[in-house]
Amino acid sequence: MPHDHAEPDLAFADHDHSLCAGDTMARAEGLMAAHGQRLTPVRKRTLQILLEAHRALGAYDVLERLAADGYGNQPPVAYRALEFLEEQGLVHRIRRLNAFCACMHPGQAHAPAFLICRACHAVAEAPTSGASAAVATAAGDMGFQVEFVTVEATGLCPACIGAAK
Amino acid sequence: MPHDHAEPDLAFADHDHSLCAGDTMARAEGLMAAHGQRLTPVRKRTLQILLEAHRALGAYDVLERLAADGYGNQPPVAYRALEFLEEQGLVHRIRRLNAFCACMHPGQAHAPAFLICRACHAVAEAPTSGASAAVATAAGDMGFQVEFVTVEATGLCPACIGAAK
DNA sequence: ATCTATGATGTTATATCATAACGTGTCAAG
DNA sequence: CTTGACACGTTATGATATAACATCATAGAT
Repeated sequence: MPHDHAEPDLAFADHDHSLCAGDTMARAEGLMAAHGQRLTPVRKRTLQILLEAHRALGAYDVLERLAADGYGNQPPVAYRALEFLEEQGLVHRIRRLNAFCACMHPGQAHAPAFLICRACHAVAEAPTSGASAAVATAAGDMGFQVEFVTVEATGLCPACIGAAK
Repeated sequence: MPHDHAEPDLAFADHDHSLCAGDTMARAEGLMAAHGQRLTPVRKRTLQILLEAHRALGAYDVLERLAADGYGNQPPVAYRALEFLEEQGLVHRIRRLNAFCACMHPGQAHAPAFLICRACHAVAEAPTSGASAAVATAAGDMGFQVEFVTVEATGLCPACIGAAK
């Protein structure tokens, strides 16, 4: 299971966002078809919302947008869609923020570190370059069997470093 | 009730728990004196509660015990004590569990990885051995300035691996 | 084509986690 | 012995998340 990404992460670089979102959505649809999973309207719209926002959104933020589009306006609607997408690897949950963001590398096995800007809440995925494996090894020495590792770093993104000057 | 588990061992190893808790408390008091910080009765009792529990407790679990000891029984009482202790490096917040646990190595600079048993919610600290630095480096290449890194791993602790067999 | 089992969606209600705001108490420096 | 800073207690509310159940849609079996 390679940890390396096929493409550089563009979250902190200028890019045509509608293209990157569209591309990710296309890959997501392909993946769901390949896995026999149903990317229903609510689920698809939920993913779109996260892709358009291009940052982490709380479940209630997502819900608000879903409701505005005519979907249900009760929390379980958003939570269920988000949980499904997370299970499918299309969305990541950022526990530090109690929020969710679209995965930029769906279908690729990866144990990303999340870089969270404390100023603007932008989130990017960075390769953990073996850090997860190192933790698993250290844990193994203590008799602990690691299943998932989450790495969340807070700090300042390039844009906010510039803005602070 | 999310925290009604049997008493798991925080360090995953047999040890005289009253000794390790007492030792940690003694060091905590020394640190607070050295830093000119006040380890008031509520704060001290909060730390004791976490040391005695020897696992991660939710803020409301702590609050319940504080109230039983005659302290206030409203959430801010627990949250304030926990936040103070976290700032002082005596307590860690486990975001994945919305819970807190006593730091077993107060005063030592460390960016620990938390090993969280998904079966019994025991929590241990493991050294990240450079993993945090690796993330900071990878982030730096993307122009992101890392301030804090949290590493939380879920899996099975030795006791629960044994119990599953 | 229609039945049927499964799973998705919508809804009500409630549980759980966290903080804002303000008054009172405590204590040490001036 | 005042006073200013901080800790504590309380009320109230905000924010996040899930349980439980009814309804609806879809795909596969007949």
